[in-house]
Amino acid sequence: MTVEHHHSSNLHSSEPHSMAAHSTDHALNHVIIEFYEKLSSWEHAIVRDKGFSLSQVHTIELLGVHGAMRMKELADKIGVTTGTLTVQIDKMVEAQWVVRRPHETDRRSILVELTDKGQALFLEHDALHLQLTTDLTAKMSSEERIVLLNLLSRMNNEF
Amino acid sequence: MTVEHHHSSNLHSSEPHSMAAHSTDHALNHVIIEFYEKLSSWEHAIVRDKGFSLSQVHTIELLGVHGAMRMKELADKIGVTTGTLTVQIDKMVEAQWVVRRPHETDRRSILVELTDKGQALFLEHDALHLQLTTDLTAKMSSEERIVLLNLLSRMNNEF
DNA sequence: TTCATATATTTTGATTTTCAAACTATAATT
DNA sequence: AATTATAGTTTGAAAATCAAAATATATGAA
Repeated sequence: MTVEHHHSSNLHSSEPHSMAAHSTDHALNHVIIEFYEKLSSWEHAIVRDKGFSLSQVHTIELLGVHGAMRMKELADKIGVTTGTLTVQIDKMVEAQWVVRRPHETDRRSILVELTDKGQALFLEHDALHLQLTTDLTAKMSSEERIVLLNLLSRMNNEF
Repeated sequence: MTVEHHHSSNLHSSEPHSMAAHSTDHALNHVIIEFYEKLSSWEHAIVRDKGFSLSQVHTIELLGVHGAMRMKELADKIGVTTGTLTVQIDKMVEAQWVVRRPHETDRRSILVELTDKGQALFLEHDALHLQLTTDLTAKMSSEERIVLLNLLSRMNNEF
């Protein structure tokens, strides 16, 4: 797995300067890194308090947001091998947070999805995230929040 | 370590609705989660390619951005115990990416800082981040990038 | 001062997570 | 039909992690 292909590049380039860093990008870059670090640390603390692993919560989050997913797809998104994921999902099945069910058309594949219990766990975790989001944006105006939503969405689409 | 105190709350509340979720916050929340997931996955892939652990790169990033730090401080930011950090830093000292030096005023404390080699590693990693940032914001105008920088900075300050 | 308590770090031993590689089964291609 | 690719599991070993105990220094109270 090589790094270069993990996000869309701009080689089509209808815009002349798409390969160069813009002047604010260095600052933006460090703000993004800092934001990521802080979120990461926040998530870590929550996870430890609840007795899960980071990877497990990540899985719950992904399944909660995106719905049922194949093992391979999930492994890629989390950033672990399928072997690692197999044992992790085994434990999560045991805990009754997820179930495995066969893929409808591809008999090699297996779909993982949240149980009701897993869904409840997701909602509980999601509420914590929402509280954080609310706190972080408390001083912003509605307009600013909408702009932020728009800009972050567009970044997500470029990944 | 409890979760509730990891970000500043708005209990002082000069604004009447600071505890309630605003209407866009649910959408914003999920966009933030998605952004975090994607960054996380990107970082994971890079890390694995280079043969480091996620935690090690996180350490390099923190030291690179914030400068020398005490063990305890670093452990809190990364989200591991000091015991875990001790063995991690041992390895990083061995690899000559960081050094330990005594804290000037508190003789219990030890400062960890990047060596030249560690600094070079940070810069290399930072360049990858910058490329990502540049790609993600390639379709934005300069004004939009500035707005994004402003909004993200303000969120960082509220953590 | 002196004693008690709190904080910073390291060490230890056990547990958990993780990977790479081998293996099984199904799909896609030639 | 044969070959190659993909999805998932199993296995055995290596690495990361934690909690708790141990050491050293700092802080606060009597």
